[in-house]
Order: sequence, then C-alpha cells, then structure tokens
Amino acid sequence: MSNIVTRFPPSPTGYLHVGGARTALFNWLYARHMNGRFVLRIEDTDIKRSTQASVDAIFEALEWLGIDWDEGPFFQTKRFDVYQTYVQKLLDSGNAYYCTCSQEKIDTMRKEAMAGGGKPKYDGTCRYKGLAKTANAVIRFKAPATGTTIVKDIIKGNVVFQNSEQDDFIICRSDGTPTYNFVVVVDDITMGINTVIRGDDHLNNTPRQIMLYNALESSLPAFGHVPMVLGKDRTRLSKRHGAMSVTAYRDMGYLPDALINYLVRLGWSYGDQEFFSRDELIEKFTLENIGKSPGIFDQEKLLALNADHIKAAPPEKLSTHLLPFLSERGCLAEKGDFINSVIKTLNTRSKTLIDMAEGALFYFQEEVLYEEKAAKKFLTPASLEVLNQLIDQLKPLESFNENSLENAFKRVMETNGLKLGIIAQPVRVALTGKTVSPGIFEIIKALGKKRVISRLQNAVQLIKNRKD
RNA sequence: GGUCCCAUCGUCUAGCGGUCAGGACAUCGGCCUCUCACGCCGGUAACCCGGGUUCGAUUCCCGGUGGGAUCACCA
Repeated sequence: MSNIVTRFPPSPTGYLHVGGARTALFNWLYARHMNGRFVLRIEDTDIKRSTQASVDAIFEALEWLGIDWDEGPFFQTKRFDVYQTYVQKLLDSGNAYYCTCSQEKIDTMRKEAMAGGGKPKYDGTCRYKGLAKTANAVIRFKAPATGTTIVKDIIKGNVVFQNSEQDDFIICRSDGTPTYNFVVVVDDITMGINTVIRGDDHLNNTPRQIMLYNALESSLPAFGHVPMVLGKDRTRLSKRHGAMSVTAYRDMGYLPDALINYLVRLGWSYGDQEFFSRDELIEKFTLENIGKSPGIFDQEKLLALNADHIKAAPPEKLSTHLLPFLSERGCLAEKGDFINSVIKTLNTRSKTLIDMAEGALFYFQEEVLYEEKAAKKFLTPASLEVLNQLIDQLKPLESFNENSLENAFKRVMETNGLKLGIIAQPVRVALTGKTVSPGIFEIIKALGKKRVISRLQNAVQLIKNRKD
C-alpha cells in the first residue's frame, strides 16, 4: 500500500491522441504498480474550445484502452469557487495583484523586447500600484524576480531556471476566469496529487507552478517529465503523420493491449523484453526506466506488436474484439466454439482484426464466392475426379481430425498418384473461393463435415455446368 | 532570437569505465511447406564531432553541432 496519487488531465478540445494516451498510461501504470490512486480531471477552462463531444470521445478512448480511474472525473469549470478562494489567498498574502495594463500595450512591449533580443516579459508596471479590483483588471502573480527555481525531475534530473526569466504571469483573466498554470496547481494541491507525470513540453511551465506552490505554502509533488513522441519527420506528432486518435487504432483493428504495449515501450524499457501483457506492465512499470530522449512513433512496429498480441490472445477473448468487425462485414457470428476454431486458423496470419475478419469471411458465407481467377485455374475438369473422390472419402468419416483427414487425402493422392500440393489448391478454392487461406486440414476441421461436403459438391456442380 | 530538454543500427531500445556494443521492428538471404502466413537459421546495419579526466572511454566533465520543446488573458 502506498499513498501515490497520479492524475491525467486532458483538455477536451478534440479526441484522445496517442501521445496523450501515453502519458495517461504512464500515470495509470505507476498508480497501479504502486497500489496508489489515479485521478481523472477534465481541464475545460477554455470554454471556447472545449466540447462535450470531446469529453465523450476521451472517455470512450480511455475505456477502450482499459484505463480506469479511482477519482473523478473532475471538471474544472465546476470548481471556480475553489479557484476563487485560492486567488483571494494570494491576493491577501501579497503574492498577487490587479493589473490594468491593456493587452495592446503588453503586445507592443513584447514585440519591442523580441526585437531588441530580450525576453518578451511583462515589465511589472502595476506590480506596486496596489490597484483595487476594476472592471477589466487581470490578476497577476507576483513572481520572485531573483534567485533560481529548481525542478527536481525524476526523469531529467535537476533542472535549474533563473527566476529572472519569469515574469508576473496572469492567474486570473479580465473576465474572472483563472488560467492554466494556476488551476493546475490548485487542483493538484486540493486533490492530493503527489506525483505529476506529463510531457516534457510542460517542463518550462514547471518553475512557474513551483512558485505558486511556494506562495501557497504547499509541498511540491514529484515531477517526471517524459519525452515527447515525434512523427517520422522528427517534429511533434500531428495529424499529418497519419492516424493519431486512439479510437482510430481501434477501428483499424488493433487490440488495446497491443497499443498499450507499444505506447509504453516507446520511451520505457525493461531490459530486452518487447512483449508485455497488461498485468506484466503493471507489475514491471517503474519511473526509473523511462528514457530521456524523444521517440518516433513507428506504425510498423506497432503493427508487428499487434500481430504478436493477436497470436497470444486466447480465442475466447479475441472473439469479443473480432465480432464487431465481422458484423460490419455482414457476418452473423456469435461467441462460441465455431468462432474460436475459426480464430485458431487465422491468428498466425492476421496482423489486425480487419485482416482476420476479411480472412474469416468464407467461413460464414452460405454460398462460396469464388474469385474468378482462382475458380478458372483450379476448378477445372481435371480436378473433378479428385474432388469426387475426396467427397467419397470424407462422407463416411465419423469425425474430422488431423488423422482421419490426412488418411482420406492420402488415399486420394495414392489412387491418382498426385502430390498433396496438386489436390490441395482445388479443394481450397472449393472451400474458400480463394487460393490463399489457412491450412487445408485446419479449414476442413473448422468448417465441419456438413459445410465441407456441401461446398465440395457445389464445386463439382460448378465444374460440370461449365463443361456443358 | 532567449530559455529548457535531448543525442547507441533506418526506428524503438539494452548498456550504468574494460562487451566480438546485445535485443526487437524493418530490410536482405536461406530452411520449413498444401497456398498464404507462422516458425526457425543467418546477413547488412549504430556509439554525432572536438577537447579533457583516466592505464582505459559509448559510458564521466566541458565545448561545438544537430534535433526537439517552450516563450498567450491556450492547455
């Protein structure tokens, strides 16, 4: 039992993307590993950009990934009274002040600073004016102007920032709403968050937040800034790098466990191990093994890992994920022995659930749909005799098993002096309509006697019809 | 531009002063084989550069270079 409390605070301005999912994962995994708590908080203070659709999309993605939370979801827009009391605290303690400088004035100030090669900072015009609250005043934090602020980062080590780099940033907008750096700190304090794991794009924000913790006389959480995920061109991951949303991967036939495995392994390692089950991840995940350098999102490796997870998943479990893809394709499949044996014939040759669903179509067709080229090449008068003989051999068989099937084929092979290779293809086409499929014996077993005989007979009929 | 972070095969990474620099994906050969896969065997492929420290640096320190992030009344 530990008192570790982590959190994931997405802002609902779009779907959950893989980068966000990764930091969620790190926090969730760490909480689970340490037997602590994981808090979900929706950072929706930007009312203009936040949408309910995004909130729903985030929940949906987290649920699919299997990331559950112990507290929340908390919505920042419902906590304005909390922020208000903390703003007042800062005002009362002299750590914040009203500022009436116009935005235009500050913009030109920044521009001039940039032009002169300096830092674009607020110059503190209103700092000592002791202004009272007025209509359009903002509230600024009185940041220490000298000295240093050190971020003791679990991943990066000690990072030193000069306080002179910071300016008196705004904690409360002129419309009265609080800003990000402030609400994050208030939330993390009031929610008891003691471990903050987030993208290192936040590292530059951290000294500001630390100053706030200090002004509020609160103890600091442990910080861990994980390197970002980059696209193939080494820039920040975005839409143009391909599919970015978590649910897009679900729809492309990826298993949640595979995505999780890939995302965690990108930037974290456990010796040479590549494949991790969900439980193994929880068991083995620690912050110490997170790397410091940014990683590139590699679709190919994710795909390979997905194939591995498909191979490793028990058919009963896999069928849950596969069923939607089947029904999308008009197959009335349901959980049970049949689908399980179907899966067993396909799991070594499917990289995604889409592959698998496509590959499984023939099992569910009432009438085999022959590929034109395949039928033309293999369902020929020459193979008529072989198919007939096979029907004769299979009909009396009590049960279809490796042995009985092999013997049946062997007898057909021997009477015709043909190799398995020669008779397998026509049979394959007769049963599946295609030239590519799982092993011939596997298919026959999975299909079952009734379907096999009927499909073979249909093929025979087709050949006969063609002859006429 | 300022500040901050980072730097081992194409990619993800192991390495924690002495290794033939290991694994995985990708790639290229081969084997297996009823098709396609799976699987198996093998190959190509990396310590950014320059200074130190040290008997010895991929590893520690400094500098350079390169890449990334960030500089809002966004989060």
